[in-house]
Amino acid sequence: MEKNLKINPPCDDSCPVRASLTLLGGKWTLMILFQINEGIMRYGELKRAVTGISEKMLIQELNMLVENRLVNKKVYPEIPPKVEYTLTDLGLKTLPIVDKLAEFGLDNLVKKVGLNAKHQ
Amino acid sequence: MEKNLKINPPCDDSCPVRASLTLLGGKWTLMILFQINEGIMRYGELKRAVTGISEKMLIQELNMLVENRLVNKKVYPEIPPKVEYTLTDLGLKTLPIVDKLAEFGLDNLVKKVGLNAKHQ
DNA sequence: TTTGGTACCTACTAAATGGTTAGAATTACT
DNA sequence: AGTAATTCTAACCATTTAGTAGGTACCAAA
Repeated sequence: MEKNLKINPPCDDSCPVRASLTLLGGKWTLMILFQINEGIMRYGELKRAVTGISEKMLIQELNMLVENRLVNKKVYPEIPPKVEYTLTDLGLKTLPIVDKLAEFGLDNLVKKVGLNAKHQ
Repeated sequence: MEKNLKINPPCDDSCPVRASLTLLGGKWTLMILFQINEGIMRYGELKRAVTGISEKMLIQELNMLVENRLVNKKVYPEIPPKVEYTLTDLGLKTLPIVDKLAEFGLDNLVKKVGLNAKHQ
């Protein structure tokens, strides 16, 4: 006798949530994608934007994201070096996830100032 | 001269994405919420549903989720013990995130069988 | 010649996370 | 009496993940 309104199949290797989390579940991954967003970001800009990340983690994540075709990397053969990162089509498809994450945080976690928002 | 189409403020402590990730970013957290979903799940059911999780991680996460008011815990004073977990109102608000995660995984990561899905 | 700026890499260390094993509690069933 | 069932705890260990510190490369400007 099931009382479940919505029963999901077990979360094994073929579980789409697990698959996404394997790719995107790192501490910094979604925050980096969020910062690049629909724009063009240089390495140095990202370092400043993602407060608190170490250089090692940033390039490590960036390399991983490029490898997994979520991020495009454009290198200008200049001195000093200039590298631009943008989201690929696949990377852009992660933005709805990030948006929901931002929405949830905004509505429930981050203290809002003023803006008498009557719990809507 | 900015070429960014969409510029986000830096991701510091007040970044809603970061706040959400701090709460939900664990290896198992979102998968557990996904499995409970809109239903009622017992501890043992969850253990079977979230394939590969250890008992320790499961109760540890469950305790953390109860503490953070994402999950309700109903204990029946029976022997053998019976405990039911459901999402709170706040917990239910995480489902859109999980849905997007599932959607992304389904569309891009998990191999689909049959269903000649012409890249739509 | 030294310093600065940009984008990395590598080796080492530290911290966070996760896994294993054992056990407690209590009742029913054998 | 012994075993099973269910939920949960605690101690200990292994692995994974992240942070630190240092270095490379190249050219420009001081």
